[in-house]
Amino acid sequence: MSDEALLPRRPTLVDVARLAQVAPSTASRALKESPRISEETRLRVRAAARGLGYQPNRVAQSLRAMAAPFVGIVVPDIAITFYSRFVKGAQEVLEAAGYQALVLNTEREAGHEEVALRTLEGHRVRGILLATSRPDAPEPHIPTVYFDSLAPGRGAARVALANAQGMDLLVGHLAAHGHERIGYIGGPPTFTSGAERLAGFRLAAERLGLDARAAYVEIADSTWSADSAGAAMTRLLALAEPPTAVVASGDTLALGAIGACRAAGRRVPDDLALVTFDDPLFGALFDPPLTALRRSDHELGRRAAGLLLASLAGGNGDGPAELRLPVELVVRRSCGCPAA
Amino acid sequence: MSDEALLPRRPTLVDVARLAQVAPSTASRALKESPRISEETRLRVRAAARGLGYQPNRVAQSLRAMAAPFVGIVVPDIAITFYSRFVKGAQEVLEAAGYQALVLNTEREAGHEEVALRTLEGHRVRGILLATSRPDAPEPHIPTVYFDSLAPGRGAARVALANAQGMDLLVGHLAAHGHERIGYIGGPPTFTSGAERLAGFRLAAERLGLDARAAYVEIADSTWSADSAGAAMTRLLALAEPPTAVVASGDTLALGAIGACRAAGRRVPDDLALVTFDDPLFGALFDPPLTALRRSDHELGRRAAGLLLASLAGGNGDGPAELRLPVELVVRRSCGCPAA
DNA sequence: CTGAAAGCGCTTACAG
DNA sequence: CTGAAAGCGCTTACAG
Repeated sequence: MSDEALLPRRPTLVDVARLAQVAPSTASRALKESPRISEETRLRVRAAARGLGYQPNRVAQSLRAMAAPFVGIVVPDIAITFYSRFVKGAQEVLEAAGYQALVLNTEREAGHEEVALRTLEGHRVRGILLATSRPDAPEPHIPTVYFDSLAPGRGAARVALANAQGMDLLVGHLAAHGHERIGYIGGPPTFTSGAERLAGFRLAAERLGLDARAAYVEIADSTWSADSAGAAMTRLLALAEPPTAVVASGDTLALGAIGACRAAGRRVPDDLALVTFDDPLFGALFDPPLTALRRSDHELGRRAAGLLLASLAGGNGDGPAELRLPVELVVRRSCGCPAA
Repeated sequence: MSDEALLPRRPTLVDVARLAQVAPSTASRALKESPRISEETRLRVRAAARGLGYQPNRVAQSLRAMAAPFVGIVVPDIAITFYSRFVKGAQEVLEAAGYQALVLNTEREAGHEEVALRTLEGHRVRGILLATSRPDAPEPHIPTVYFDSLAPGRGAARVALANAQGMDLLVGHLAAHGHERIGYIGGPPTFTSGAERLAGFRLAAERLGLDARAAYVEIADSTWSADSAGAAMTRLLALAEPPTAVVASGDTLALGAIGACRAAGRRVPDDLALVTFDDPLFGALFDPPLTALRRSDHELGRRAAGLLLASLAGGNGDGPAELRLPVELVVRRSCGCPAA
């Protein structure tokens, strides 16, 4: 009994070469589309490889190439719908280009992000797609496309949703319903989406000449939790002159806000209109069906990956690209519009 | 101008060794917890490494070790909540053990799965977590834990939700409401969850002495689409003696079924009671709030990863483990129970 | 068209 | 305690 029966070593290129009676270098060439190989040799080597069940060792290939066919994707939390959709979109274009995705979660903690980035650098990934929680940190040593949560001015490219445009759509629709006192419940302006949606809200309110009192702006906690949105909504409802409509800058916030309305005996949209930036899964089936923004997180992922690939290929020559994916309004019932 | 200024080569162990004036082998040892190193050398090497910003090249380490610190996770679709939660749970324990996860999507296509597995083998991952769409295919060459969609009798371990127990809970609750004609809308019995939930439904119906006519069992399409569930529900409603309650074996199915009820002018739960195996995100906020099963997909991921690690460590000595994660009933309104 | 040789960046027996 | 050497599995100039 040889050792090999016990430790089933995977066949290597040397094994293939030996079986095909050629040098390893020849075997290597025969397995690619190298032109400098006789048809006969190519066939012989391929047959040997097939017979042995040979699969090239990508670790060795990577070492040789001084870079691994990996792209890192760093997200706060893969279990959040937005990020899992983004990741899937990015994976599609990455895999089509021969890359595998290494997905790391940061929980939006700077320390975790730093470790994640170091890990990716250690693996010598080719590029990184990063939703950062450290907008002021220096860029990784590896080509990086920032998405969702950006580092201003940094990276090979930056992609995000059209936060300001979306807010304008939402506030505009509420204003068209005749609302003048519109409240806002949003995440903290620490990162891109929180900051841009708040700014977008303020800009839209100004453009439309709405009552812009500070009391109408409520900031939820850093996890955009439904609970903190509920508390925010409760505060708004307790105002002497409460808003007649509210825009929530995320789906969890909208749901928390609706919960608080119910608890307070206010009906949506009859007593208070509500619209939301993020459209939750099955938002059409909620009570009431939610008026929200439609966009493609998946497409955002594809775009980010595409920009990274372009950058790796030496493209993006004319400076970093900053891309905003447009969103569109989906009118359902929570804004006060009648059933379809 | 040296080339190095143009191509910022990452420092290697040789660079560190040179700076610290030791041999590479010594530098290597000094950077680990090797005992056979003088304190002074250790300090000098560490200082050099720090000064250079040295990060060990994991690709080289992997080649040397003949295995990469990766674990593959193969799922039908990372954008499906169940899988993204599972992945996150698995990642937590995998990363704590020093592994990175390589997540691949198969779209439930056998061809994609085969490619994914080959890719993983090429990367010489240490282990695989696999929700298979090829239950009859041979096992990968690498230690594999099957989850969710299992290959009977295969793998180092198998983990899934307690499908039969869950169905029994659901049907039992409906029966307790007095229903005797209970319909079933489920995914095809091609894979584990479809098969076990259907079997569990039948067993529960038998146990409870319910009307078990075949017409009450409807099978949706292979993607468990809401549309196919809607069509199934429409067929059930058109029966001469339709069921008075329905159990949906997935969240999308439940939502499609509810949509069909609405379209047909039947109210849930007044005209028809409905319960669902999967609890959708925000299931409590639907109209009506859904009676469903609670479980932890995240925990399932942790368990699967734990079993894989145990297997890699040579554990699982007493045969493959087969684990079923229990579920519990969450009573809300769609079953006919009054509001809390 | 084919082969011998070097080398990617590590680690680990083997000496000393 | 430290170093020289070999080798993990590939690929690619360099010869022929």
